[in-house]
Amino acid sequence: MAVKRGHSNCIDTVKPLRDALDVINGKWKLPIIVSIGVGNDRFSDIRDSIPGITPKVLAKELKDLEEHKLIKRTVVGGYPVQILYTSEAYADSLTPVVYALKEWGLNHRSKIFSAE
Amino acid sequence: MAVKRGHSNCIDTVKPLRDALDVINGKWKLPIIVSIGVGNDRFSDIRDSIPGITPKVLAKELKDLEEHKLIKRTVVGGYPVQILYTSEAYADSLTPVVYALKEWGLNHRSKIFSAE
DNA sequence: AACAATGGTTTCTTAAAGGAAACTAGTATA
DNA sequence: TATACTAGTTTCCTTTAAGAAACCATTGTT
Repeated sequence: MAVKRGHSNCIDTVKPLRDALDVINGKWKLPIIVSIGVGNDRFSDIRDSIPGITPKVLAKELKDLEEHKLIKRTVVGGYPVQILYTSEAYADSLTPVVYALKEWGLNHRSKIFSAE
Repeated sequence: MAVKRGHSNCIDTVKPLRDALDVINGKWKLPIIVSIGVGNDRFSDIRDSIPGITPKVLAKELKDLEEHKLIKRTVVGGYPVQILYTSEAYADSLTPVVYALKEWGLNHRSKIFSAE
């Protein structure tokens, strides 16, 4: 009888990975965090800084991010009423994630272009 | 007239971010890469190492990852026929991404538990 | 009165992701 | 002949993501 090999345990990495993905998964969340991080604080500026995003999607993602305490929504009176979105300090903790993904994306794109 | 503020440009970060997300986005891809990376090379071992994944989803994700040259599928004859999944060297380039997400996930979980 | 600007919402539609359960082909062993 | 094993596939269904287009309230300006 063949030796029964159990599967290697990777649960200690997979679990936190899943915890992170549950929060920042999706096409738009990190781009929005970056946009706000570089200083876009109004709805229309964020919208215009991210190619392809629609107001519906942006509104929904902003709510999600606010719930996760990554951004803050502030109402400023006046004309027209302004809403300011700003990064919470907690969002800074995502910097290593953003940086790693950005570097990988740059490398991936150059790899694809040289191969095809 | 109020000064018209243009939105800050974050396209240089958002674009590569999107390139990366297009490849590794989703609930399962990074967990699968990690599982294969630690040595699980058979379908059932990978399946058993990732809680909650179904064979249908695993089969589909493995195909995606193979297309992106992140893993390799090798058929080994014999009884029963074995298929071996192994990491391509390219998958190693995801290590910083995985590490950053894992650390963030660990921190996020402890933050949630201490706050609620 | 009409229009513009901001920060969204509403409706409708399609596509993709995810999941449960059952099933399959080929082969070896009892 | 019946059963087990590996590596999936098949069917059916629900949920979530995404997108296009139009619309809305408030208020100041012309």
